[in-house]
Amino acid sequence: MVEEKQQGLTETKKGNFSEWYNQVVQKAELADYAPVRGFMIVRPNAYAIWENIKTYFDSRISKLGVKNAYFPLLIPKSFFEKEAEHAEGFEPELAWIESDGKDVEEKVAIRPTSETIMYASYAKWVRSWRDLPLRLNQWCNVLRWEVKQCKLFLRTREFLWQEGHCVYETEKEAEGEALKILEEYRLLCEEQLAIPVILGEKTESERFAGAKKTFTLESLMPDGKALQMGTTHNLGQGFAKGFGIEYLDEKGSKKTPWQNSWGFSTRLIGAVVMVHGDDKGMVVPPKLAKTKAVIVPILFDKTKAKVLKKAKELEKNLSSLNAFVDDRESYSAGWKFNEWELKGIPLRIEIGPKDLDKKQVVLVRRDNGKKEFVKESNLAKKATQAIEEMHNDLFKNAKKFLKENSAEVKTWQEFKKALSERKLILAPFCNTSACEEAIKDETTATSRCIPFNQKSQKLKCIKCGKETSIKAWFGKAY
RNA sequence: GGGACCGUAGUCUAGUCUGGUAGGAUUCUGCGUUUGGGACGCUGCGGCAGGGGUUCAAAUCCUCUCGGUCCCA
Repeated sequence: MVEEKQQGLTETKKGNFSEWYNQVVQKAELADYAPVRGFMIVRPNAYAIWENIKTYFDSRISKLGVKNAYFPLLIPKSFFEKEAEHAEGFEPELAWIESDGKDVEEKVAIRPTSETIMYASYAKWVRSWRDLPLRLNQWCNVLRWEVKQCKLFLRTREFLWQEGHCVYETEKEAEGEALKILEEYRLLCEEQLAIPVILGEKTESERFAGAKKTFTLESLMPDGKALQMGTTHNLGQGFAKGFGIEYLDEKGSKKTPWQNSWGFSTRLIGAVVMVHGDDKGMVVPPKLAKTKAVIVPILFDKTKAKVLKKAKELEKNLSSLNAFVDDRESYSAGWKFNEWELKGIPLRIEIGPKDLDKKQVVLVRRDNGKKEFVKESNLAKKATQAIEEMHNDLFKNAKKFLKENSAEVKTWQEFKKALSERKLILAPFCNTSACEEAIKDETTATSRCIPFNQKSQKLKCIKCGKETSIKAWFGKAY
């Protein structure tokens, strides 16, 4: 075994997880720190993943009839005052643009989210019941002036996201869509990112500022912390009232519409790194990989030409996987193996003179390292199959981890024990902010969500012991 | 929010205590030999985070700023 070189990781996932994460992100060239604290540079390897997420999700919402648009970066101060709770929630994190004092224009902030700037326009556009529903989405950056320690992808002051904002005549439609999008998010997480999620509703204290209800997807990271993967909100009528969005219904009477909004961010990439990465580096879930396979020719002087020719031929045949030949001659094959493992390309195809004679190649999966000799004529089929299996295995393993690291408890003792074991905990909960606060103060765990469709049941709150009929998920959160 | 620590070339690091020519490895340039799990020889490029102070002299001491890490809440 060759001694670990500096280019590779020097920390393990089971060792110092935080340090391991930082190394994977930087050494796999996913992201880098920016000159200004709290900002990140999204490098091509990560941006390719983001683009795939974007392409996938864009086509999904397009099918649902949501259109893309773009609203301005800057928001006037007065807009934040139109919805009281929203204003209060975002006020501490707003970044104001400094002026030299000469202009008399209203003070402006960089968007932390776009409800206010979008709804000012919505108020102008919505006149009749015929204008509804109004359903827009935008892909953009937002800025929240975090004071907590930043972490690449997981908590940065600026991040990329999508935000959907829709207006409906009825609450049923608005909330129905919020739940439908939540289901779309689940599909994205599970079928594209291969990360299992727990769905539910946020408690009052975890709710989005200004929302009537917030729905969420939570996943569990290998260090036992929960990560919110996306949220959708039933905004009620608060924003509509604040911004004066009104319409005339079929009977000619003035009505206030109902709204929802929903978003997920580049944080998902951080989740992918944490859940699937290993001691060799990044593992890109195959469905999100732009380049799904790398072909490494084993080059010797005498056979070089023949092997390269075959490698190029394979590259052509595997264009659907965006395969490419790493034909750099200044690196040994082993060096290349390590490099592509660090970067996380799902499949590696080795082809050398011996394989050439046997009309075969070596197919290696990034996630489990299994090598398979594959007949050349069978390669395209086998590679596609391997991609499929790799996705399934990644998801299966992540699901297994989630299952093994979540626990249902009945008593406060059990709760604290499970928490010390870094588990995600389902517990009876009275759903009062007093109890939630008490739990947080004592354990630092917060409520993650209240699962949907709970059977009616007689339970006792984990903290105060009062009767309740619901259970909620708790955990330490990112 | 509290505490601890760190910043020397793209990367890792010696030098800091005790001030006195910044040294090594790797990456990278170029040439040659190599290549089935991080090859080798020669060659060349590249550095004390920034400002202020102390001093004949600062990577080293003091100070501020910037950036980063970890632990606890």
